[in-house]
Amino acid sequence: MKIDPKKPADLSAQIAQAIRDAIVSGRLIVDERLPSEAELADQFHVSRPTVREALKRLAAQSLIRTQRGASGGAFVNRLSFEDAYSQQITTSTLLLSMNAVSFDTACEARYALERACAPLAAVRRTPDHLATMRAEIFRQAQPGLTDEAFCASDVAFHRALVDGAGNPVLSYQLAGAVEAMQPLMNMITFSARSREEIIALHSQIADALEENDAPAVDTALVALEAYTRQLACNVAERHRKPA
Amino acid sequence: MKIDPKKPADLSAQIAQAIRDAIVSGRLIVDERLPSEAELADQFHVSRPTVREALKRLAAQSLIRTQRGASGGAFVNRLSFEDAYSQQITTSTLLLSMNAVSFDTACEARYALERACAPLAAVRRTPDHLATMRAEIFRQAQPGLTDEAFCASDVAFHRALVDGAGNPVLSYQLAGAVEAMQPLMNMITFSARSREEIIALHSQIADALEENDAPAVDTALVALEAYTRQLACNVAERHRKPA
DNA sequence: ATTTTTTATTTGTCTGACATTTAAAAGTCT
DNA sequence: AGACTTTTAAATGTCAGACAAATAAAAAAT
Repeated sequence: MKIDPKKPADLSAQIAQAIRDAIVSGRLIVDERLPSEAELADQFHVSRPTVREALKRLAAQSLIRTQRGASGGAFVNRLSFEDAYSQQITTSTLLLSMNAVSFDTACEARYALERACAPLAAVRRTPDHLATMRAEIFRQAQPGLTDEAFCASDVAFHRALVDGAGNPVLSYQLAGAVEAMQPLMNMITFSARSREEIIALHSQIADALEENDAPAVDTALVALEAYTRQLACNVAERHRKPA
Repeated sequence: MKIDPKKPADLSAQIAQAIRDAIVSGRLIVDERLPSEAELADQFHVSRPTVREALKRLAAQSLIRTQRGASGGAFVNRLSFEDAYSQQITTSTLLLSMNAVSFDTACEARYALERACAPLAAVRRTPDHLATMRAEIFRQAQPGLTDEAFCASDVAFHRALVDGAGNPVLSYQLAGAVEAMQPLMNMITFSARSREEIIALHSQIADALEENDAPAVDTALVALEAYTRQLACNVAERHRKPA
């Protein structure tokens, strides 16, 4: 593991990259202990603060974890799906907000991905998934629910749908898309009428999944996408002439 | 922006989280300059190295960038799609390798996502996308191509397909799935016969896209998924009885 | 044998210093 | 005055050394 002494600045970035490469390439395996900070400082011919900055970079990506005390140190971290979820949600959220992706583009992507899960979910969904979806539908029908709470329940419903596909990779990929859209969804004001409509479509989806009817799930998802985009369009309309 | 002085350890993590929250919530906007390290150290009542560790964490997530010199400092970074791509590829790759996701699971996820792009790509693909795909197909047919080069070309082909959907959010989501699978794909030895088969299916896909024939794209993708899984299955077979 | 104490190791944090980069201010010359 | 050069100040990058706190293993005491 070497770093280029010619490149002047950002030694900590180079060291982080060297260690990252070692992890990605498998030269450092899960739960293996890295040398202590002092040893790393010697190896790379830098000071301990510089090594520490490099390690913090890796910790921010959940590539390593650290423990204090004797026989402590930095260990290669087994990246959990949870860690990956939360990282992706942060990244996706920022990407959507900072790059000013249009609601339509985000919505299209989200429902395209969800429709990809539908056929699998129709086959593999467990009673547990169905129960979660029914519970969220029930919650969405509660009067006096705030728009934020309604959106949160919507997210939970769709996560259950995605998880129903029984493919953790899909769940991981979709977590970002679904959750990152929540801030955009929160801008929509859900009238009692529109909530009814959404709940009806959610029920259609749950029913179709219960009966393992993939085409029906797809139909309902298409309708839900169209309705969501229409709601968003109305919001934009209202913003244009706010009188 | 406050940090909890009760929590004993990992001040840098707390500070990083505080700044991260400020960025995600929009209190710090793109290209805004953060206070200097010395000022941040004062504000949070910590030393400069601690602040620096926090900033390096954020830099590792591409949330900030730093500039040296007068009027330099740390600036909120506009997260580019490129940054997000590469981060997700790293995360996805590690997730697949560390969690020992089966080839089938990864393959299923990847093709489910690609099929989600197909209908959009059939409508929106540009001559440019088609040209890229044709070029990759041509490259794949070259004799003497290594398995790694064949895989790389395969990835490029599928990226063109995904990009053809004209939805940057989908491209971003799928970059991880497609690229992260490359190490797994590299384990497959592609015989001349199997390459022919794959190239034929790639051509089918390109033809169908050219004719805006979404169902045909779907059919070819289904066939390609089945064939890929069969190849992987043969590899597993050979590994079981290596004589 | 069990419990307690000590000790060594390692990360977490602080202080202070110097090097390097960079833009702006000051100075100089035409 | 205007263009060029030099100086200066501010900021990050790096280093050295120190102490605090946590923790597990070794040593000691019961």
